[in-house]
Amino acid sequence: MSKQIPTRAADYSQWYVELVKRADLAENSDVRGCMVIKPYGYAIWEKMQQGLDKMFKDTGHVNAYFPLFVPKTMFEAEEKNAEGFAKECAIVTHYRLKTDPNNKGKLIVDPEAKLEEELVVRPTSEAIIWSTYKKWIQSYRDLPILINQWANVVRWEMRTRLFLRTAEFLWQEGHTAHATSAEAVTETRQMLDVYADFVENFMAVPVIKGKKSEGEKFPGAVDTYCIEALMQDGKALQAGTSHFLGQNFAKAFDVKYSNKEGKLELVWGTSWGVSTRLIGGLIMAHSDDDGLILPPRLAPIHVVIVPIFKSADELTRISEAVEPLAKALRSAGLSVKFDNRDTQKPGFKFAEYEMKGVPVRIAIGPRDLESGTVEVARRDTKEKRVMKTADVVTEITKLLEEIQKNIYNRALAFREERTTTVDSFEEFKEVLDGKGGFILAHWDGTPETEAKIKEETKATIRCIPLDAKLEEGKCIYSGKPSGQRVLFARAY
RNA sequence: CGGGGCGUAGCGUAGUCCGGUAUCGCGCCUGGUUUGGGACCAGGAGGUCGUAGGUUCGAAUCCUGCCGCCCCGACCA
Repeated sequence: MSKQIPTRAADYSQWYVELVKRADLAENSDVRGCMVIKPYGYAIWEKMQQGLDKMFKDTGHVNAYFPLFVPKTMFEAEEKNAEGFAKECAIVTHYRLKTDPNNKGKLIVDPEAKLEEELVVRPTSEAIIWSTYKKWIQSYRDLPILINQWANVVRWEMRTRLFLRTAEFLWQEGHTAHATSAEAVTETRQMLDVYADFVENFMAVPVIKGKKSEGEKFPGAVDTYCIEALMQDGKALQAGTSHFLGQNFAKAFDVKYSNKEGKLELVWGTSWGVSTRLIGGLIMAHSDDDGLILPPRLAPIHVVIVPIFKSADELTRISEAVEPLAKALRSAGLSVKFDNRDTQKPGFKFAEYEMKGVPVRIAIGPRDLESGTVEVARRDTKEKRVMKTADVVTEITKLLEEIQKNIYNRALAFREERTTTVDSFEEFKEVLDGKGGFILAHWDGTPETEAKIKEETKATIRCIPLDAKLEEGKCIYSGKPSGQRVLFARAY
């Protein structure tokens, strides 16, 4: 069976890294903190992009692209935002190299080519975008602006981990500008719903929607909303954020419009983003010790067909039978791979596609040719059954829907089981160190208490859930009164 | 930037204390037998032991400088 992969239970993070590498998704680059996303990993990202992009378009957004470089003075215009990201910014200071006069074949930075103003490599694009919006907005007729950008950003992280945290990562960032606060708030909440919809229905990962505490919110935002997912080791992963920026960036960049009465007013903004981190979440939410389990809606390959043959002649006969089958499956909108390599044995291929999380596998050999059947195996439960070739398209279409549902339900059941309501700090610590997971507890609402709890337990307030019932209680740490429970967890 | 550890073949490693020209596994190549759950047998290729210098008849091993990486902390989509 599994070949010396650390198991989930034994060493979760090692298991995770091993899966990413063995499933051929990505690897560490020679460039510090950066990652090479390999074709199979990138194919998953492309599926995510397609799904999200359609949802963005359906909610009225369009795509555009803004520069990678942000002049330093522009970057520092919104003070809180700048301060928040200052510690992790890469800076371009020169624009030229020259040959080293003292060291043949080597290059040095040309001191004469120092930039008058340094350029910040964007850690996020609010600054460059709002400085552009200023030029685009004069009248209420120019609003709203509903733009999304697919891009890379750089955050100079001290410690990195494939997909979850890398120095450079791919993401999408939406930046919208509105005439009224209410409209911007609606947009913020709408995009949170879009993210939740995507993560739950495409990724099959259940999420909790909520609002960040003051301490955890995006620098420069008035409110940060987020979706939080639970991974199989009981740690939380922030899967997406949507920020209500108020007029903070409009003030910083002096973005005003004249309303219908001809009066100048500041514009209201939002921004929202999800990144390749979602791929990490996808892996940690569903995979088992045999590899990835991909939800059909994001799987680059839906069905892999493995021929079982002893001779070249037999392979030819099987191929003849596979051809119409693959064609029929493709006409049904499925992505099909026929792995007719004669350099690997079937058992090897079975293991390989399990590692890669391909939802459905068809095996077809001489026995099947005789009886007009194929063997169909599903990745999520490992069940195999033999079915008539004629039924394959209908059956597999149904099966894929079933797998999509099943892995969602499994993840949901896991989360419910790992969500604990506690009323004392003792119990809180006990659950954290025991079964882990989400903890619902009362909090007095102060940043001081939040910080103390983080310091003592490494657990943070993941969010203040949006759908939480209001309920009187006492803060587990300070004993002060609280109006509702908030969601705690240790997080990635 | 604070604390700890490690650099030996594409990958993972033994050897380092106690100096004598590098071990094993995976992978790779060739031939054969295999092929319905990660094949087996036989043969083979591949290493300036991170780097620069020092000690020595002789250095992966001892000494010094430098470089790089990993782990723990602070930060974090």
